[in-house]
Amino acid sequence: MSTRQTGPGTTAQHALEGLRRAIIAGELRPGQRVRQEEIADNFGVSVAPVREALRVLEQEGQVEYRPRRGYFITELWASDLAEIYALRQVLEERAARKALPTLDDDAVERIAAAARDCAEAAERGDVAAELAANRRFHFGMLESPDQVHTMRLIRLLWDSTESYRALYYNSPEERTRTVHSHEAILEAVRRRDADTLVAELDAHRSRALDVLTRVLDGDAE
Amino acid sequence: MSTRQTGPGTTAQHALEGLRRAIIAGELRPGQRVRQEEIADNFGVSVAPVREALRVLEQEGQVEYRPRRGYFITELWASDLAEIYALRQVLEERAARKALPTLDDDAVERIAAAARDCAEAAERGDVAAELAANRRFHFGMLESPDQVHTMRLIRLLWDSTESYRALYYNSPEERTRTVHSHEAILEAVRRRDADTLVAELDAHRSRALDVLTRVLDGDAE
DNA sequence: CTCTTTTAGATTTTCGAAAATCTAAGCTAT
DNA sequence: ATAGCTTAGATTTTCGAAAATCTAAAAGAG
Repeated sequence: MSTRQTGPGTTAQHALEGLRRAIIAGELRPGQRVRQEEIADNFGVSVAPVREALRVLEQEGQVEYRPRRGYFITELWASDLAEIYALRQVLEERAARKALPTLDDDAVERIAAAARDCAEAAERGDVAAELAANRRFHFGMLESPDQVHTMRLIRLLWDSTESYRALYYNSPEERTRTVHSHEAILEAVRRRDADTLVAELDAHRSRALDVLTRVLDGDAE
Repeated sequence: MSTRQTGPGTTAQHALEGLRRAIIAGELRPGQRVRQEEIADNFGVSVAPVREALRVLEQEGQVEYRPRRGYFITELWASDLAEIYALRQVLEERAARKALPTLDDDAVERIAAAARDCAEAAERGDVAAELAANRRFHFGMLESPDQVHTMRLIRLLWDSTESYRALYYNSPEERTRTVHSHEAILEAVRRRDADTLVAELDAHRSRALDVLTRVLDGDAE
């Protein structure tokens, strides 16, 4: 599908990015089997780098591996989502309180820019771009140099629900609600008001969990 | 080194186990480069499964990867250890409080057995066995079926400091201290006394962090 | 003498094919 | 019919070697 050429980055990294895209785009759906040779052919590479990329996704919880049987896109239940979001609440509160005082004007501006990108992408209906901008928005206010391990865990939690988040982003009603929520969060960041920030983040997350859970239950076979 | 044969489990899994052992045993030390072909030759396999195993360790934070440059055993600083242990405190308290009421007599007996194994291994000076038993001890009281994602994160945090924990376990003074600490923890589990349990776990962890930090600072170049 | 360029050796990375294993359909015996 | 066995095709897994890249020492220019 993509033009094969030795650029910066290894073939395995390209395969990883491609797999992520396919998962977000819904080309690879939860529960589905991942045929290695098919993936390799699509990218015009051999199976070795594809397998390495799958190992990474396995560790992130995005695919499940059964030896000699293959890789499958992870299927999450409502209970999994609840647990993951509860963990995010704990870890993100810690990260936000720690990072908030260290944010300079430049950092705040980057967060604001991400919020704008997110709203624009939502307007265009570009789910992939919206997901990327949304991540920049949230991580922009959590990241701090002395919290690398905390961020590693938070990133893991985000990754493991990425395929489901794409569902959430397709509802037009939620789209405008998200924009408003982001504005409230950004305002709290600007004021360096940690308690309000945490409260707004909690509300934002709860809402997402609610919608996701409903989508999931309606989807159950 | 090991006899090569197609048993249960894939070659990549064997390579992963072997790498873990080598890291715990100190054959691969923090900062050191990991030469893929050398590892492959030692296990009598080709590089492909070794690379897959390294990808797993990379995601666990045990090795660092620089494209086209190779894999290196992760080096941690005192600040990393402090952050990781702080995260463990938060996550393990949650897990312990949730799991404690669900432990049946059978589970408690397994935990007690792990404590005995741990003490015996310490007596013999078998660090690898002590590490394994210690893990069974701690995870035995945290594991519960509705906390799989929490456990995934906790396991990750444990993995990323495994190579340093081996250092801690070599001090004979700490060995007896650990045994006593385990007894206090086990007693709290038996009484289903959550507050005491959490307090004892915190103390246990603090002590480990203290010793590790001292070892690390003394070791600094 | 210092800095850049060249080059040889070491190492990683990827490939294409062979080997091992699994899946499921067809067959046989009860 | 049903349960167990057999076999063909599909898929994963591993290998050995070729290709690409990096490292560091040697050579050459200023």
